[in-house]
Amino acid sequence: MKKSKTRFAVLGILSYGAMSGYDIKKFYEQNVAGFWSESYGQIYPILKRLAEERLATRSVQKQEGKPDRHIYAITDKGRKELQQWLVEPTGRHIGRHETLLKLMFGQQISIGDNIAQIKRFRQRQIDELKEIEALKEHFEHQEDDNPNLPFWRLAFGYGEHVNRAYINWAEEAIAALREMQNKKPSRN
Amino acid sequence: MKKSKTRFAVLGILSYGAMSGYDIKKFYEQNVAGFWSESYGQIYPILKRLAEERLATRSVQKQEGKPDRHIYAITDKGRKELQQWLVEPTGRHIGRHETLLKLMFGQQISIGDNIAQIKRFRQRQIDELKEIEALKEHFEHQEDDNPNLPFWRLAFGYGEHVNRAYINWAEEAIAALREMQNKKPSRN
DNA sequence: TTGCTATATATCAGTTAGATATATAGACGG
DNA sequence: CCGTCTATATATCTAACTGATATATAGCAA
Repeated sequence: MKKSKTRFAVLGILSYGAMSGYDIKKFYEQNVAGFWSESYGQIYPILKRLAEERLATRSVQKQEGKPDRHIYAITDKGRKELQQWLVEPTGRHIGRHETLLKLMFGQQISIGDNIAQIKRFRQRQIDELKEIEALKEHFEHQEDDNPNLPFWRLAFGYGEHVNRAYINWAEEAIAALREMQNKKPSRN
Repeated sequence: MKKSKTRFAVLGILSYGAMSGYDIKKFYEQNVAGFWSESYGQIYPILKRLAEERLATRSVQKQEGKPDRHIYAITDKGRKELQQWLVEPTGRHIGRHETLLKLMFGQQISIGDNIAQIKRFRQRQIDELKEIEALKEHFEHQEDDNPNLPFWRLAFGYGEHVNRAYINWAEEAIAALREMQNKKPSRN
């Protein structure tokens, strides 16, 4: 049987405070882009199940003009289950990196097309690094008393290290492809 | 409608030469661990469909003692579809990095437990970096006339850059957590 | 007034992961 | 000599997950 990670991703965010499924999605999109994502298709059914299993409680906030907000709060039982998962050793999971996969088959297309792919990748990572720096600034000032901040700082550091590595590799790869272009001017 | 990437991951490997579903799985496990993975549950049904759509041809190799090998070879039509996909711009896909996710909720457990998680992560990446170096050696000597080697070199370079960044970040994070331990000796 | 963005919940179809079933052979240890 | 583990090889199933769409209202801009 496969174990749902969304379950703990949701429980974890609820450990920061009570919120809705919409808030949880937004949190992953705006603050954790880079190493985690969640979809509504997972979040809503799991929130329902967490309430059934008494790992979270649900309350409804009525709103005018907008749909009601279903606010979920973590329970002691929920927090215990989260903590158990947090100390569990993590098996390595292989992500799927499409740009790299395409590069593996780069022989099938022109060197110029390969360079174009890596340039797009490089630009995405440059943008992401900028976003991380902006987010870091924001959190250091707006959330400087949040007990979770030291851990968020570690996550920002991760984003910086990894994105810099991505960018450096991309430069190197583009340079190597340009060399190939000079040596074999058959296909540009 | 969602588009299957396994389709192209399989077609791409077939561009290296005719092979079986078992071979394809082995290739991803042994040579591309780190940025791509495929499961039998995807590979076998897709090979069947590729043959139906004339993107690959199938032939059966009888073996004694072992099950028959179903060998698939890419067709011109298949190669064209692969090439079309290879030049397509790649949208960014967010992987799921469990160690990082856990760290986001590190406040819920002891600093010692957080350090233990990152140490496990660091060791995995040290091991992976070693494997990449060994693989690189192997390919430079055994496959030095393979036209795909220049692209594989770029992929090895990626593995080196990224794993070094992982390891450097892990050292930094462990140091930061140790600092936290010294400042707040309440929970070790 | 058409289109886009934001708020908010919900669900569906297609894709993917991970495990298991089936069958044979060789290696290794007790 | 027997059980277990690994390797070869295809095939399938469930549970998990993604990405898109449906529904409904409001505000803002072109």
